[in-house]
Amino acid sequence: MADTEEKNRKSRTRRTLRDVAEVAHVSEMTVSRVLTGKPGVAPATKEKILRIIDDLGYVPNRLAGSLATSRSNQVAVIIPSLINNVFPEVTSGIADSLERAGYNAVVGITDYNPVKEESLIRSMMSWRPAGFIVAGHNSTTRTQNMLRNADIPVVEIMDIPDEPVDICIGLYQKEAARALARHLVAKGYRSFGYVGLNDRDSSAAKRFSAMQEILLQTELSIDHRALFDQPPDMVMGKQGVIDLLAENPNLDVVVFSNDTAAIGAYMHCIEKGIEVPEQLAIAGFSGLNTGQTMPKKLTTIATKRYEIGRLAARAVINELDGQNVTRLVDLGFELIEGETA
Amino acid sequence: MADTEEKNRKSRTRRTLRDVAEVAHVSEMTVSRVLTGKPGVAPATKEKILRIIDDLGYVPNRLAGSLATSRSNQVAVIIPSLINNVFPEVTSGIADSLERAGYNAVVGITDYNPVKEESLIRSMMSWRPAGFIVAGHNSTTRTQNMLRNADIPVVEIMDIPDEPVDICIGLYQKEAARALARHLVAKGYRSFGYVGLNDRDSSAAKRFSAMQEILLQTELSIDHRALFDQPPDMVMGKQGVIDLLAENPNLDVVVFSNDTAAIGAYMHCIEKGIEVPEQLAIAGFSGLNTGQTMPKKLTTIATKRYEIGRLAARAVINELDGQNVTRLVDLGFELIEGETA
DNA sequence: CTGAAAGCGCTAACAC
DNA sequence: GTGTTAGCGCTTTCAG
Repeated sequence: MADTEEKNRKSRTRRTLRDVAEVAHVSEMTVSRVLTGKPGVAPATKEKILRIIDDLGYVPNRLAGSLATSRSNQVAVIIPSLINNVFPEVTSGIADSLERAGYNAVVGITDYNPVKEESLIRSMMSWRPAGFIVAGHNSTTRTQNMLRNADIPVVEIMDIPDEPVDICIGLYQKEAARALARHLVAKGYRSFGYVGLNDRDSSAAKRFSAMQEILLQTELSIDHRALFDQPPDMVMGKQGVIDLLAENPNLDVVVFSNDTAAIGAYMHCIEKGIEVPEQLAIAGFSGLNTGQTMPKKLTTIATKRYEIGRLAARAVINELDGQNVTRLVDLGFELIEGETA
Repeated sequence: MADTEEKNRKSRTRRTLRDVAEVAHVSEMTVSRVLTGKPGVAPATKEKILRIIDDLGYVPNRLAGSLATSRSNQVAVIIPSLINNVFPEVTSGIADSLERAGYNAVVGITDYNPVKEESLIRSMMSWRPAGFIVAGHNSTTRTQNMLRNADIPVVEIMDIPDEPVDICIGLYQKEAARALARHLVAKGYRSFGYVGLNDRDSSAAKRFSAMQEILLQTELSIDHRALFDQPPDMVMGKQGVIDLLAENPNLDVVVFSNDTAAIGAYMHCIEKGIEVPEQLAIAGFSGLNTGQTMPKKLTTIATKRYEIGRLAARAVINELDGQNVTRLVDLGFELIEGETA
C-alpha cells in the first residue's frame, strides 16, 4: 500500500498537471514535456517529476490534450453485431493491431440498423477519433457524407463496396457467392433453399442475389427462403432447415448466410438421421473454426477475418503516419470444399 | 446531395460552435443551449440554428464539451478476449444497454494479460470515461488502486471477487464449479481430466481449484491436465482430449474451461466413434447456444452473460443518475444436466 | 430569452 | 533546459 496520505478516500477532484508542477517546483510545460516524452528536460528533473506523478497517482486528461493538439489515439470501429461470430474475429484483429501502436478501439454496434449506424457514427465523430473502421454498408446518404467529409482516415472492411469512401479492405462478396453457387451447381444440386437474416444484412443480400444470378444461368434458382429478423445463430439455422423442409421435402441443398446457422442445421440433421450431403447438402459462409472441426467439414467460403481487421487497423495507423497506403486491398476468399455439400 | 458550397472537398478545419453562431447571428451560448437541449431559446431561433447546423454539417466537439463539464458518455469496458465466445455476449448486453441511454462503450481487450490490463485501464482512464466495466480480475495492485481511486462508477462483472472494488454483478464461480464437480461425482465418474487456458485465466483457475476441493472430499482428484496458452477454442479442445487420452486412456470424464473447447472435443469423439458419455464424458462451462444445439446436449454450467452485461451497464447509468444501486448482484448459474456427462 | 466573461486541462510556439 | 503566453471548443455563471 503505497498510498500517499489521502488513503482510500476517493479524491473529490482529480489532480492536474498543475498539481504535479507545483509539487515539483517546475512549470506545467516541463511536466508536459516529460509526459509526452519530448526531449529537453534534465534527467534529474525528469526523474523527480516521474516520481511525483506516481506518488500523486496523477492520470493525464486526454480530453484536454486532444483538444489542444487535435490528435487522438481512439479509433472508432463500427460493426453490425458481436453475436455473429465473424465480427468478434475482425474486431480482435483490429484491437490487437491498434493496441500495439498505442491506439484504442471504440466499438459501436449498429445491430444491422442503418439509422442506428448513422447516429452511432455521428456520436463517435464528435469524439474526434483518429480514424474510422466501418464494417457493413447499410449506410444512409448522410452516413456516407459524414464519412466522406471527415478529415480522418476511413477504412471500410469486409465487403468491398461499389463506391468506397476511401480505403477499403476485404473481399468481393459477390465473387465469393458466385464461386459457392458454381460449386453447388457443379456438384449436381438442383433444388436450393436459403436461410439468412432479412435484407438488413446487405452483405448477405448481395451474396444471395449473386448466387441467384449464377443459378439462373442454368435455369435454376433459390426458390425457398427462410429469413429471420436476427442474425441467424445455430437455433435459427436449425429452425430454418425445419421450415424449409416442411415447405419442400425435396430440397437438395440449403445455403446459409453464415456458418453458425449452417452448423445448427447440420446438428439437426445428425439428430434426425438426415444424411448429409446425400439427403440434404449444407453450405455456409465464413469458414469459422467451428465448421471445420465438425465430423464432416462444412462446405463454405472462408474469409480472412482476423487479417482484415489487422490490416484495417494498420491502414489507419499508416495513413495517420503519412505513409503511402493502398486504397483497395482485396484479400479474396477460399472456397472450402468440405463434406457437407 | 444537399452539400452547401464546399462540395466534397474535405474541410480542412472542422466547423465550430462559433461558425454556427456567426451564421445565425447569435452568440455561441445560444447555439450551445440548442445543442444541449437546454430550455430558454425562442422556438424561431432554435429552428434557425438547427437548420444552420444541418447545412454546415456541424458536428459538436465532445472533447471540448466534456472538458468543460467533466462529464462523458463513454463507458470503458475491459474484457480479456473476444475470441472466447462468452465476452461478445456480455459486451453485446453492455453495448445495447448503454446505447439505449445515449452512452458508448469503449472496449479494451486485455488478452488475459494483467500488464496489458493495467496499461489499458490507465489509458482509458485518461479519457475520463463516465464509468468502468471490468471483466476478469487478474488485476495488479496498481490496477486495483486506479479503479478504487477513480471517482466514477466501477462495475466488476462475471466473477464476484473476494474484495470488490465497488459494484459487482456476476456469479460465484467457485460455487458453479462445485456444483459441476458434485454432479460429476454423483454420476459416478472417477478419473478426471481437465483442459483449459493456463493460469492467466484467473476465473477458470478459481473454478479448477474449487473442483479439486470437492473431488478431494471423496478422495478423487483431477490428475490429468492439458493447459494451453490461448483461450481454448474447438481445435484446442480436440487437441486437449487427444493429449489426455494418450496420457491416460482410462479417463472417465474431461472437464473443459469453456463450452467451445468441450464442443471441439465432442466433435472429435463423434469422429473417432468414442461413445459419449459411456466411454468418455464431457463437461463444459458457460451454457453457450452451440453446446445446447448439439445432437447430445452438452453438460455444462449456464451463466447469464447477456444479462450480466445489461445489468452492468444499467448499474453504471443508474449510479451516475444518483439512483440507489445494489452493490452486489449474484445472478447465479444453472447446472445443465445434458447428455454428455 | 440572450449574451459576455472566465475557465475546463492541456500543449504549440515562442521567449529566455 | 525551462518558462510564458495564448488558445483548443465548449459550458458555467452571472448579467441584462
